[in-house]
Amino acid sequence: MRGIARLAHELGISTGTVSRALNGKPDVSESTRKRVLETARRLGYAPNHAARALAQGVTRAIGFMIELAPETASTNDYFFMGVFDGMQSILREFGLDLLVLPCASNEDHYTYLERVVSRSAVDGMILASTHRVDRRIELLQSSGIPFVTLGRSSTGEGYSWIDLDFEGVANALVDRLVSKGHRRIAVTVPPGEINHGPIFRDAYREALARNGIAFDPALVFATPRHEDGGEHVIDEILGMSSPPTAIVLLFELTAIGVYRRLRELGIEPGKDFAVTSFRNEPSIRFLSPPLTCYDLSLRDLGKSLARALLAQIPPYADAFPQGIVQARTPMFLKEGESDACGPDPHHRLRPARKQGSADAGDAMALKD
Amino acid sequence: MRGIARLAHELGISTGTVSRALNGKPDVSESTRKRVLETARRLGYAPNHAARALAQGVTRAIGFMIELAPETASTNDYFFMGVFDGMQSILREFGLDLLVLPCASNEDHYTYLERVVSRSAVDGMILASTHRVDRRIELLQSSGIPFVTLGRSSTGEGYSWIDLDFEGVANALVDRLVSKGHRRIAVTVPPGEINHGPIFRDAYREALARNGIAFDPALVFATPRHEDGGEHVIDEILGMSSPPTAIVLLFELTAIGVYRRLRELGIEPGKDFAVTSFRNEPSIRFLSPPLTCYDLSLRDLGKSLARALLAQIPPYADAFPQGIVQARTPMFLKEGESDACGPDPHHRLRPARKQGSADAGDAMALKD
DNA sequence: AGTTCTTTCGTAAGCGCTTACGAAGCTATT
DNA sequence: AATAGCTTCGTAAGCGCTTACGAAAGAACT
Repeated sequence: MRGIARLAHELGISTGTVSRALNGKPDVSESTRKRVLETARRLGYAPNHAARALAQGVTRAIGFMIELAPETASTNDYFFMGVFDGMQSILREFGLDLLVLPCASNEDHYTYLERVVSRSAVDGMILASTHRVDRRIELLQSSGIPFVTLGRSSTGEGYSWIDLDFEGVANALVDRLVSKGHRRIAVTVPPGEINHGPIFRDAYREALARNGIAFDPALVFATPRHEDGGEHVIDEILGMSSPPTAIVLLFELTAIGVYRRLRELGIEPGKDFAVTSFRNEPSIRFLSPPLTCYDLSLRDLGKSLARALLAQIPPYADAFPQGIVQARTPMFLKEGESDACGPDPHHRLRPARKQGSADAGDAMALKD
Repeated sequence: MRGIARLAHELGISTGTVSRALNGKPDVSESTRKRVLETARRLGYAPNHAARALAQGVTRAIGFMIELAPETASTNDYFFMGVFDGMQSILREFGLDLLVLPCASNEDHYTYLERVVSRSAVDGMILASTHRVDRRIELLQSSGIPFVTLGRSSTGEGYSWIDLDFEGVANALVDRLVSKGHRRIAVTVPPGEINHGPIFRDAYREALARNGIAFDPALVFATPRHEDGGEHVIDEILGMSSPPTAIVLLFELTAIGVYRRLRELGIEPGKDFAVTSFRNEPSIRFLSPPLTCYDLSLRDLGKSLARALLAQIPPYADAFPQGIVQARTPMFLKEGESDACGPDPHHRLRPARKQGSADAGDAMALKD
């Protein structure tokens, strides 16, 4: 005899009563409840997870779906671990476990999620790496499983999401650069299906408009999420007929390539060319001059995600404000010296040996 | 009607047969198996996780217990994500889920593990951040749950572990420095209960012995896992009467502080003082001169861990070589220029303003 | 004293799946 | 033709827990 039956036998009462006592149900006398709890502790009883799940139709597990690069672990991983930590700190209070579901490709995401959902393996889902068009959202909505996304999709509505404050940061950085006199400000966004890029670019565009600056598509660079991306951006900029005097990077690691390439060309970041970036990340905290960028508490982000999710799951919802959450995490300025300079270009923006072929911006202008 | 019963009803057969057909049991005719599988697909059937777990006494989940710093997510996190990715790639092949169980403190680890074990929430455990004395190992051994540890404890025997190759790297780095003429080689190890430090220090000691160099306890520095730790080490070294000419760092981030402090004092790493480090990590790949260190595939490490664990779990063990695994992951040299110099000290190792008080080494020598 | 309400607990039917056992039907053996 | 063996499948008893329902017993009312 084991489990709850053992306790019941030991105490000479029924298993039903033991279960009610253990779960804090009302129709148990205080005296027997005390006895039950005491012997439960004495016998080292712990409820069987699967049996509870089966009986209650509840799994006590939350799924966290993230995108992990297939072969090379990307530096992005750091981001998830921070978020992760925050989520756990909330979930553990409620005895919930975290099932991490990493996926490589997009399609993989969908089929994997389908399986997880259909076998009712989780009580709720947290989706990261939200794509611009993300079918997972429809899937979850139609399946009725509570979920939150880290990042917004452009499709689907009425679900809870929490995102980084791309708008706020784009505004602040553009304003900052404009206040220093910059008018031609480049922006980099990563390629791919994740929705960060378009959101950031649009916010950048609006920030320019607010400052009365015309949007120039030639100043938007799609840059791979890698430090080498920064070098290519600089190369492209150097070939332009009317180059920018400042740049806003969405992916902070590109700053490394930007610095490196600028210096190879004798251009000093923060003196001859203003560099700013969206987010801070440990890998770049040793850059010199320090990069002006925004940072956030990954842990708080994780907590917010967990709370927004629990608010949708009946047994836990009481502890949280109701309704769907659509919020941006607060981000705070890490002021560096990488954008100390104004637009005054004494630096040779066009190097002796011309890089690349035709100016991409001019080419596009001709097309339009 | 739902689940397997629905399928059975649809096909006019019993639930037992459906179950056997689905699970590839032998006593089902090929024709009915085909029909079952077909309608299962058509109806989008997926087995209920909890019910299977209850009926089979198996959870299809593996626990991964890691140490997450409480408030500040440490850069160490990157390490886990890589390992993590590798583990998942194996576990998914077998339909196993990964339950990540992060803990802050040591005690926390133990009680948390106790709970997880007693409620039979996992089929196996992978323990990271193994401590020098780790009660979790006894707990798992006595509970009979299969497990592997990432890192060795000094207590307990007969369990599977996989560790980084501290011995190999310590040997190689010491040999390398000795071959360049260095005789006084310092080593840094992080403080705390994780067993890396002692293992690395002992390996370093043996490597010295093999090279006929006497071990000097004054050359062992307990350095916090943070880049500032590197600065303190240099400060201490500079106050020594007979300072080292080279250093082997266990925690690579300390290299940043080491470089910084050395340069503040006009000492150039790789020219005046040889710096090497145990492991490579993304945060330091931009150091200049590049750091001589060793690297490994985190993903392969994760895979090895998963395989070593599955080898112990009956339903999966067939696919793997039997027995307990006690292995070190292969590590390969990333040759930099941070240790290009020999011991020839034209550099002023003792700066004008003397740092700290008495030489710690001398103090210890007096004590003994 | 009879009725109603409350509190406390036992009973038992599930939750969806697995699996030992045995029955039925068939073929192969003597 | 009787026996043994094999294949295929249905039956039903769990796995450990929850929970609707009702029974028992005492308290509180008329």
